[in-house]
Amino acid sequence: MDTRPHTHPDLTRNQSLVMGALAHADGPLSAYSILDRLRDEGFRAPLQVYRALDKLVEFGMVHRLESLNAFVACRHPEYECHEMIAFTICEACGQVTEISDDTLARRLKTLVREAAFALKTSTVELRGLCRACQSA
Amino acid sequence: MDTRPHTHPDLTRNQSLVMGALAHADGPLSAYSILDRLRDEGFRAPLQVYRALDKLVEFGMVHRLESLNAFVACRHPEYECHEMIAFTICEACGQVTEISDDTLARRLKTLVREAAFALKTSTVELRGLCRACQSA
DNA sequence: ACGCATATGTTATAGTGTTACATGCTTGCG
DNA sequence: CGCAAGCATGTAACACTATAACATATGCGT
Repeated sequence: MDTRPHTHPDLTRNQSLVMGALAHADGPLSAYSILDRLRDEGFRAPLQVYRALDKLVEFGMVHRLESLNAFVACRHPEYECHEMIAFTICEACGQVTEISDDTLARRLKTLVREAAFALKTSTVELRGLCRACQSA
Repeated sequence: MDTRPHTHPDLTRNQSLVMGALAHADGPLSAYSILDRLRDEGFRAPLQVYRALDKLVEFGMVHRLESLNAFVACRHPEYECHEMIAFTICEACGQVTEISDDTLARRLKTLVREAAFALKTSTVELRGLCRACQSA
């Protein structure tokens, strides 16, 4: 797997708008809520959002949260590795946190190697209650 | 987290039918494809499937694959721990394999403890190519 | 100018999951 | 018995998520 740092390619207008919506949100957004936020910019159809999202995910700038059918802007600085990220997702407040952990990544790689499995992408999502919501 | 082995509760008619459909399938099934397979048994609406699936997942007899929007029967024997399972998903042939690994589970638990996160459920899905599909 | 690849716009449709409400069935208890 | 409470079920309608198909435009290399 390629884990080299990489710079971001230039974004098209639609990609920039979608990236902006995600970057300014304080949590994950669904494709349709992104669409709603970009109606004033001329967005009309879900495909405009999905096409931009596909590219942004491919570039590593956005992560898809499978268990929420939603998307978040990557909070890691540009030069960091974007692979093998785990997320904690608070079921009470919706807060999502990225966890990047080498030990976890190595273990996953060992497991797939032992299974002779050619890994393309990994999804690790941990659902529960964040620190703040436990006491509440 | 409770990791004790447990026995299965008695299933209702609908739960048994859905469990049977999944157990006899050779891979994951979507809720709607389960519905189609059970039309002859009197199933008419998606809710009949979803309600049964909710229970079966709660009982640990069925796993939901978030990245596929699909469900699989748990292949582990009854007495084993059903928690902290990872899946490999072949994008070519659709084969899904369960991986139960203590080292991985411990690392995930350490990570959430460090984050003071109260874990309820974890999703670990590894997508790529299985051994057979790599050579093809 | 031309071909090609990529990005975009638009409509319609497919696939996934839930809300709301009515019915029935069982169990326990006065 | 009669009744309430809880759970499973049936049904229709709807909301949400994602893609197919087709047309148009834009940029780039030769």
